[in-house]
Amino acid sequence: MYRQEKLSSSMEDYLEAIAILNKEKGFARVKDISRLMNVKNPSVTGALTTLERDDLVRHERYGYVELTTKGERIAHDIQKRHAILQRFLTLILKIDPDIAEQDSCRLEHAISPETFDRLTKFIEFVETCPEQDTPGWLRNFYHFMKTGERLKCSSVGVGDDRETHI
Amino acid sequence: MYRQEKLSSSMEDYLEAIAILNKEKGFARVKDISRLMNVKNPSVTGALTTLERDDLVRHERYGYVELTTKGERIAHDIQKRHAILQRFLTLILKIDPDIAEQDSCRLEHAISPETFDRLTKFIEFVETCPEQDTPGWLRNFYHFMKTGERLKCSSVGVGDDRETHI
DNA sequence: TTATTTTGTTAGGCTAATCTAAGAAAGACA
DNA sequence: TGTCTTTCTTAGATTAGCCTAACAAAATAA
Repeated sequence: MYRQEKLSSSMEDYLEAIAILNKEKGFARVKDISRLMNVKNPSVTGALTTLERDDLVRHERYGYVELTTKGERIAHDIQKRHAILQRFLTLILKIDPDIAEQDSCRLEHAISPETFDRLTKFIEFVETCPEQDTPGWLRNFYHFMKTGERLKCSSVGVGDDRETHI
Repeated sequence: MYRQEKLSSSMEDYLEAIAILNKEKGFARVKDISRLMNVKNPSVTGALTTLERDDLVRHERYGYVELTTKGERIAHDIQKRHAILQRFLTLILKIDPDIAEQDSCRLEHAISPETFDRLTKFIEFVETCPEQDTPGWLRNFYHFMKTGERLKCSSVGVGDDRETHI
């Protein structure tokens, strides 16, 4: 099995854009890609040549752009990384959504599978918390951010006398 | 006040390397920088030209490399970003230190001041928790990661009846 | 169905960051 | 002090990713 040389951030962005357009509009044209990515048409044409060489997209001159299976798989991975980061930043750290979006766009190219995995678990942990919406400790964190004041942490935990299953 | 064009990741890495060497060995030579960064000497010489042009380093031919005040300030910021990420990844997400180190090296160029700030607060929140070492909820998270099993979350939080100050 | 507009491609240039090869300066030492 | 070694610089090439200008193809509209 040949292993794909790690893609550049730039090529990852192209794949992501193509995936988004195909999903949202049903097709991806050079013009749409360039608009979405804030580059000029010739940059897109150039990138497509590279991506086609690497068997990540299919594209005939003047036609629509499609992802190959391989390209689709990679685009999907990137989108997952993006989504996890966005959720972590907005839901947990309460970063402004626009800033979080910008950060996610950059960070998505830089996190390892391990970090992705842990972040995923962390979010799952927070979201499946059997409380209303936000776990108490997280509410405490927000309170701490706002006021600098420390409230009591959870003292219910693994290895604790009062450990309780749900 | 003129505003520094955003530095490239690469230039940030050079500044960081120079700061580390000056701190750890007392001086930074081209050879040391190239070894630390896994590049060849001419790449360093080239980078120094750029950094000097931007008034970030001082360097006379064949001499040691020093950071200007401006360069020092930036290097310090980068190191803080790096350190925060490293702590978050290892202390909270329990990522393997080597992998966390690699991630930090890439992520440090990509996080916004806002995210840096929140991450800092988050770590402070965890570390100043008035429990032994690890807050209960975090122990629960580790348990959840290992076993997939949900233990009771903290139910002590802001807006909760049982809200308690320390 | 021809003319006009829009879209896409090609050609060619620029910048940043790397490299190798070759030579120059500095440092070590016999 | 002269020679050898190490370190640094210069010169020149390469690659990736972007751009503009000019042209070609496709789509639209008269």
